[in-house]
Amino acid sequence: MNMIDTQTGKESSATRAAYLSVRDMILTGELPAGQKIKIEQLRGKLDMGASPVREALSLLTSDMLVERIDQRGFRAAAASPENFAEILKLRCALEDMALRQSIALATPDWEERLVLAHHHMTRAAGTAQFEEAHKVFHKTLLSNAASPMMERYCDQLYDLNIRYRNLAASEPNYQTRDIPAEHKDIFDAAIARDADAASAALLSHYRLTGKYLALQLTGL
Amino acid sequence: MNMIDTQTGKESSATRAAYLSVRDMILTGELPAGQKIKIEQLRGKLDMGASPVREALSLLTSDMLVERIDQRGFRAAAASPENFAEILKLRCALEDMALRQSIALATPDWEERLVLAHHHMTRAAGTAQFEEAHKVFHKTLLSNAASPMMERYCDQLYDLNIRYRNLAASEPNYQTRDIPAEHKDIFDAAIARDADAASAALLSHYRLTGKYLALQLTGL
DNA sequence: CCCTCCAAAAATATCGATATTTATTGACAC
DNA sequence: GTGTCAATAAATATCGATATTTTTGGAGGG
Repeated sequence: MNMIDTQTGKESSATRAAYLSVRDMILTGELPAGQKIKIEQLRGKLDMGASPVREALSLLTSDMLVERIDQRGFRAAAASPENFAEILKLRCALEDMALRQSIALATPDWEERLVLAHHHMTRAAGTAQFEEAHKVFHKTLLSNAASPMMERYCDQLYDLNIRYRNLAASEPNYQTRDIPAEHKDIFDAAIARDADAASAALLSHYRLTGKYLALQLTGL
Repeated sequence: MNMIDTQTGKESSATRAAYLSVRDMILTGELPAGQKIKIEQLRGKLDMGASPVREALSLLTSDMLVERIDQRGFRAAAASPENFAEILKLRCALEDMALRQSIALATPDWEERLVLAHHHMTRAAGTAQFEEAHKVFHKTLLSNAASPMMERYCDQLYDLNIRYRNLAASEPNYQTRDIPAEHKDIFDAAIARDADAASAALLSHYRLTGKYLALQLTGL
């Protein structure tokens, strides 16, 4: 007599649904940076009560995607070139640490997960699943650091970076770059357990993308 | 016809009150690490409805003081020696960066704020206000880094560290250490704009405390 | 004696209705 | 014009009541 979730494997909670929806709206720019988020409006769009919407927004605060001002509601986090630069800097510092730790603690299991993640990403090139596979690859690189908080920070920063990629709007005319080759370099060095090379390749990968994005963000 | 806040300058929102209360309960250990947090129970103790309590708990998720499990409520974040070690490591890495940036961007204004913060802390020695002044001193050190996200992370980590200090229970018999001298070293180096010396003094300060706390945490 | 399964109890999640607060607008002085 | 202020409108915050889920505590089999 309950809601048999219409063929979706599992429905879980309204709060979770709201969390994922709003998160997506902010990451894609459907909710523009800095814009006020009206509960009533979202409540309508998501077809649920105000409570789960509020709770989802409160949770999104953790991810620095939503700002909450007491008694004055929520707004999508502001975006600026400075903010983007800060994200890039923090990412580089934290992922450098995390990757080095991952490699230092390398195990066959991690190695195998990394091989698979890289393979899936390669296979997904050009398809809709690429974005997700790409994310998994980068997460897997850091997943052996035995440092949950650092991984959480890195996750957050990854998503914030994605947001800026979407905000940059214009098609990613990644000029002369060979992204798969960049990934391969990172991957090979990690598998070879060469921390210096892996870190250098990873940071270079981020900084190239960052430099490119920064150019398109000046008018933000 | 509204609640005239009983002589407290400003009451603000129930959610904020709940946030501060629960935060304090977790930092002090009144809500033990890992323990389930029952809404109904808190609702009673804080004398408010369930909504602000839920919202406060959702917000505390950002600070890594509360864990939320979908459909299964909230619990106080777990604590462990490993987690403490991770906090220490992250603090050192991030504060090192932040302090260096603060010094690199040094201005007379920052210098003055730092002088005052140090003075207040010194004056508050032994009093109830010391904790707060100490926190302000450390925050001020990093406050000139022009890096809001990094400052936010450092704040979080500071609080998490305080929590472990409280969890370690036994009186801080800081053996042979001269804490005021340690602070003076950090302060002097920062004012002298000697980033290497300041960072070294700061990290040494943290690591000494960390080493001491780690000893008391083994049974956690 | 140990599982499995099913009610009862407890807790969480969510809704809809209010109370409070903030934002807006336009009249009225200056 | 320009600024202030009150009345109105809009939005947020909060409550109390339900609906859903998860947990608990046995009651029967195996």
